[in-house]
Amino acid sequence: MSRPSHGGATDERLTRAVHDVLARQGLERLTIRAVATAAGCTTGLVMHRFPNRRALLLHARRTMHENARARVEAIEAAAPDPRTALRDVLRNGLSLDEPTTDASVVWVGFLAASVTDPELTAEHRAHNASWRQRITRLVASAAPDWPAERVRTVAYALVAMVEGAAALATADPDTFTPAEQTGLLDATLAAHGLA
Amino acid sequence: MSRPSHGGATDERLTRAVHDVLARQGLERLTIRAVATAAGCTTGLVMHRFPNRRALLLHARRTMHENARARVEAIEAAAPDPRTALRDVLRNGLSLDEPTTDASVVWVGFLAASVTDPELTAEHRAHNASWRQRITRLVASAAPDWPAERVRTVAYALVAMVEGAAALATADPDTFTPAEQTGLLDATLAAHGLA
DNA sequence: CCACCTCCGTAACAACTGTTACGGTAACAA
DNA sequence: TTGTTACCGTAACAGTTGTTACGGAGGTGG
Repeated sequence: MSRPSHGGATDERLTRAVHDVLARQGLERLTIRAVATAAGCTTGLVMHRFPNRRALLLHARRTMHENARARVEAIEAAAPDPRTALRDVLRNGLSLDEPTTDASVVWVGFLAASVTDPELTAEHRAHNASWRQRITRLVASAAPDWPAERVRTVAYALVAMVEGAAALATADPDTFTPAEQTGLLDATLAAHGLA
Repeated sequence: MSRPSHGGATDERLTRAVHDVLARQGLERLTIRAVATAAGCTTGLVMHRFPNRRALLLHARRTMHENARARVEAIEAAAPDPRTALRDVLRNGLSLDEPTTDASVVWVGFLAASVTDPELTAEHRAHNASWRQRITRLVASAAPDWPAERVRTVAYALVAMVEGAAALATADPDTFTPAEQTGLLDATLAAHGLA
């Protein structure tokens, strides 16, 4: 039987293990044994914590979303003005260093896993909706006199651009270097009049 | 033993089978037996045609790239002017109908599979380089008086935006509808002065 | 000291994986 | 007919997968 309400520290270890395996070995090798090895335990602990593999992945994804949300909120709070907030928050979605690149690889892995798993798809949708809402709000703050429709369109275009750049950077980091990605973001912001 | 030089029709059937399984069942269920079933044959034929699973995936990806290239070239040739060519070619990269949505799901699947397979990564890079080169050339034609650096930056930003929108649409087609995606593309083109 | 209970490692299960070996079938040539 | 050869289905192989069942270690309360 599974006891999902117990040791939060162990759950965190397992979540990080899922993250590590997905980032470094990919979805095809994301097995329960690989996760257990990465967490420094056996499959017994994993299956005692979660009823099955899908539940493990779903929990891991949820936790990653919460962590990402907290990180982004801190970035937004630390920004001196709305435009800086928008740029810094969007920059956090790119693949600029090892943690953010890993996050992008994990993102692609979960997206690929969502094809078969409706719960993972629902989780993706919920997180992305919150993300789009945040960017929309930041764009509105950065351009207070825009009509709502323009705000939304520009926000979604920025979201798509960042997501695409981050994904492309995971497979071709020599082309989409951190400087290149940042340049693309700044060029897009400038083109929309948000520089 | 494998005879890769023989029946091209069979290879095409297998490539389409890989495409179908990847689009509808995802990377996790992309097994040789699933491919054989989708192709209407047995694993014997698959393994006779290709030395192993990786070679099958690599060949399938290569063939898909060639087909995509031919399709895009026809679109470009049919466009009346450079700006229309740019827009139509980019539109082909979005998830607007069933074939293009399937293509995006397959794209994400292969990207996730590239984490473990350097040959798939190299194939992705080569295809994406050619794709970026095409968009760069089209941007240069659409804005002949721009300096090369600006052409390149805008082209890469457009590539990233289209890739991101297509990927997001595969997981949330109700939010990123065809009209929404087209709107994002047009808004981005307009923002860059390419409308 | 002991019963109890939580936690988790061990070992096994059936199903599935990629891959190999073998056999049969159909076409074609002599 | 007979021999040859390309083609491909059948069946099996060893390894891996998710999952289950069991047992023991270690604390806790009486």
